[in-house]
Amino acid sequence: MTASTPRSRHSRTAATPTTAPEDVVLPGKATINDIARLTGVSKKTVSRVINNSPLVHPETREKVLALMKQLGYVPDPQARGLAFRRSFLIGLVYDNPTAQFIVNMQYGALDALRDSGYELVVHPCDSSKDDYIDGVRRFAQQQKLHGVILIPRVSEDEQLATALREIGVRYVRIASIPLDEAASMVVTHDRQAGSEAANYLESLGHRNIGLITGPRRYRSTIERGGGFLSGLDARGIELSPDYIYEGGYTFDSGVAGAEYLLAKSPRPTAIFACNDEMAAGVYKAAMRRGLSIPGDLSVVGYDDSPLASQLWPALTTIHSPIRDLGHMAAQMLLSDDPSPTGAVASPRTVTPRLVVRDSSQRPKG
Amino acid sequence: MTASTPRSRHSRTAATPTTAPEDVVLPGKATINDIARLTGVSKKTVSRVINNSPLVHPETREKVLALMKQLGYVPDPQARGLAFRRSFLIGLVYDNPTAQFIVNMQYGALDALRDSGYELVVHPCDSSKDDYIDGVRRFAQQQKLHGVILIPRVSEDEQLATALREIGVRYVRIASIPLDEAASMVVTHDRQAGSEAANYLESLGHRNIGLITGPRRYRSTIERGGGFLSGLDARGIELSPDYIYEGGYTFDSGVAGAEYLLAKSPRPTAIFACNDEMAAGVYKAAMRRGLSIPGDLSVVGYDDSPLASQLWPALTTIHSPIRDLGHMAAQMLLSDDPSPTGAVASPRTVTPRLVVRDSSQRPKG
DNA sequence: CTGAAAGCGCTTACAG
DNA sequence: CTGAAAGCGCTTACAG
Repeated sequence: MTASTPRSRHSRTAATPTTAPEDVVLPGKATINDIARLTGVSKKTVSRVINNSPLVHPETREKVLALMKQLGYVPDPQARGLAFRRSFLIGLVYDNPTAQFIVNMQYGALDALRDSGYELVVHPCDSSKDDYIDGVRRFAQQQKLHGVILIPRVSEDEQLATALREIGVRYVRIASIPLDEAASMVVTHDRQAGSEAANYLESLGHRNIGLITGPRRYRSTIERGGGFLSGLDARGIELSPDYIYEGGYTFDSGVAGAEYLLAKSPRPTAIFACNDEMAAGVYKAAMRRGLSIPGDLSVVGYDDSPLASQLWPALTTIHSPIRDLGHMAAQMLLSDDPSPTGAVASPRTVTPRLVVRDSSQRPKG
Repeated sequence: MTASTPRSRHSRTAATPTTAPEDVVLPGKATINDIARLTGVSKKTVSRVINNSPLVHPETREKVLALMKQLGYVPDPQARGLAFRRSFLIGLVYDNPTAQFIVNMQYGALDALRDSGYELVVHPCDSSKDDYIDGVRRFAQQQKLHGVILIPRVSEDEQLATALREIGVRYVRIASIPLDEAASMVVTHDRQAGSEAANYLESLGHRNIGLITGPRRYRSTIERGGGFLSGLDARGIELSPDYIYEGGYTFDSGVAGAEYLLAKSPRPTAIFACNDEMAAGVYKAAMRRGLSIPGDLSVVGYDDSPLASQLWPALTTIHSPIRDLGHMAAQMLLSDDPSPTGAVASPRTVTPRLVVRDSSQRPKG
């Protein structure tokens, strides 16, 4: 039945009698040879059309394009890949962020790849094992990837970037500071966002504040936490190191961090957790102690994952446009212009914004 | 500096004089021709070794294998794919389950693909759009996928399965009942698990129970909910339709369902939610009403996602081994034996188990 | 057990 | 603007 649609389309008025008599058989099975033969040009010309070469007469192009459409022809990515010496696959390399983060990133990348002929291949890895770079290298090399998207924490690994550069694989790194040339970076201004959280809590009147950071080896920790601290500092609030807890971006570490902070005297009236998972842990610890949120304790998270609006009360947090980041990264990889034009001196950046919900208010006292 | 590592590796002790003089150049760039030439056999023989053909003299095989290892040769998947007329890619097709579910499924599938030379390509889709089957078909066809893994709800779509069968693409469907021949199915005994939840709550002494199901169009809804109801029934408890709420497997629908059920009189002393997200919604509704869990209300979920242990109190739930399911499905796709041997009459099955945590106890009265 | 020829569906030089 | 030849790195028949 799919045959009828194209058929009706080319029931044109006695024109182009040279085309397909009854060659219109199995859709999706046509090759470049069929297109060339039926259209009366050479393979090479068809190839030029496929690759958008300007060196094709408009009329020729139209004719070829028309037949391709009619036959539902799509060039075989494998054959093209073999000839091109690279594939039409984009790799997504990551090391154990939260499920929501991964999935959003994937959706974002796929948004950009839709109808491009490129597909997304996922490659989780364990950056704590020292042969993980080999693993990524083999992955990229064997699959002859068109490019890879690197997200924190692997995006922060200079050695990985170097290894990829050496084998000539394009990459885009998503990170909270510019670590590479502009053409290979998407930067999230985590520092500025952290500072915004600080301003917000200060403006509510909080003076006694606790901070739960991520692991020290994450760049985002330095940016989010550092931005928060310098934001407070700019408003004349100095946060004692006692009130800073190094978490692990996990729920459990959020619980532990809150247990620690809430046992302090004076007890903080607000806690900024550097991701939502840890903020959820803070909720648990607060509840266990019979503290109400936001009555006794204001909580601010980071990420704005679905979790944030599912907590009760709904979590005030920093919205990180993860999906957009994935979109941008994939798009950069697809753009035909890999040459680092001096024109694009500054890397693409995104600034997360504060979303105020119900977990924060003025302190009681 | 990475150059030094491989260099030291092949500074061999004057051995293997017949092999590569100084042909050992760029690792990963050797081709079947190099192997054939340096080893003194034909391409075809090397090809036989690659494909584990028994028609190779053991000594020849050893010789070839040794050189391949020495040169770090790996056959080009693209070239093999072109000749084989299929790729070494496995597709994962899904329609918007929770992030945790997707990610676990991906990890499971990747567990099975590790070092197999196959890669995982993700393909989310929207089964509510009527052209989604076309999308999946094009995806599978253009990429010449080796096979696809279908997870609920798309796994339950007979039309999708038919479309895939028509274009000759292998698939494995993960679903809660056997919908296809054994070789294409992984079955989760959701019914039995639902029934286990019922037995548990009954044994605690609950008589007044609420049920929040998934959307009717999901097969899992019928199995989980139906299993629960028949489990209660077997123990002499009849659940009035008033106490059944059709949710949407989302957090918000869990809230709505609980609002509905908790307004009933008599108020249920226990609620079974057909996934953890909805159970989390029940928590929110209960808290808003000032009801304590499990004091005033016992809650049982389904999935055992990380969320379950992050809620407070920790959620009693049914553990669904999602990662294992992904593993099994991918493994089935890789197994060389696509022929449905009558021997394997029954499909692979997995039975989720109850995990008792802190959200359930005997009713107060 | 082994190999020479042809082909998978495209593209790259090289000519015109 | 267009094309004939050779090649990308493998495999399938077909012989032996």
